[in-house]
Amino acid sequence: MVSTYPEKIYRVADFNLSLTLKSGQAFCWRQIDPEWWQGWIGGQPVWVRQQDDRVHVAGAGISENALRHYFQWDADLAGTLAAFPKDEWLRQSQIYCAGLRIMRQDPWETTANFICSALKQIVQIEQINQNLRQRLGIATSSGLHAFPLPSVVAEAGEAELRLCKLGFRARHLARASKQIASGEISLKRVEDLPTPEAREYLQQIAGVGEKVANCILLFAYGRREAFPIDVWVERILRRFYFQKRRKVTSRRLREFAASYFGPQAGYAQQYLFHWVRSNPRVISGDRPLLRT
DNA sequence: TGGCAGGGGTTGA
DNA sequence: TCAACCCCTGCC
Repeated sequence: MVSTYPEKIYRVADFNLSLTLKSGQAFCWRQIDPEWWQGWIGGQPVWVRQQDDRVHVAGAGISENALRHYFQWDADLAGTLAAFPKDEWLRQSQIYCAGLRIMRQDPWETTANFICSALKQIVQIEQINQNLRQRLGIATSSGLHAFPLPSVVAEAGEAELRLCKLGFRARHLARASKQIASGEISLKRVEDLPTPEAREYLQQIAGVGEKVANCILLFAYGRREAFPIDVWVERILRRFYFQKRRKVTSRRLREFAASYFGPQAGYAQQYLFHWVRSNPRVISGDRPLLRT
């Protein structure tokens, strides 16, 4: 269904909508036809499409400020990319990912999504997000269901979450939602903590380890220094920066990433990740495949 | 049509 | 350090 709401048009430089939405940072967006995407911002359904530098947005009660904040249109993307280390891999990833922005998503939904992401592929995480909305979310006037609040997920319990296809992750999300609904964990408090403390604090949530904590910090709190290392990023680091040396420990990889990629490490991670996932051949060969 | 491998981690021992 | 945890998808 394409929205019947009137469209507003925004001119945005350095922004690629579909690349941003397909890069594995958000799981509530669906491409509903060749042009339009339907997703959620601030608990409201939104329809978005892009033509050149014009972004068309339809939806009820979506303020320009909310859009700018969510898509981070005002962030200095060129400045961010200029701060990347100068190497061939980041150069190529920047060409492929031109206009990809790291969004600012809702902390609770981001936390829930990434708890559900363990051993799951993007399509499956999107399905789980949809299942949670359908079974537990409140219907909006458009007929689409908003993401359920922590209290609703906590009330639903593990058995209901298993019906949403969470599998063993149901136990984690059930416990996590209770921790947050009860106030034992405050996602608001994370905003005021320095990143290392925030990371430790988030890891007190059931189902949140170091990788998921870094995803939450990067995609919900705008902590650009957070560097999530999943199996793809680990492959990338080993292949590109350690030439497949066998004895490199995961700890060494973390230390390298923290020192090499600098304050914009999260962006570098996202660009390398999306470029390689979209072009897996670049790390499958025995030799570097340099495009010149 | 069915069997099988493997996938964007965390937990707990 | 490592098994256990669920189940969907892609492939043969």
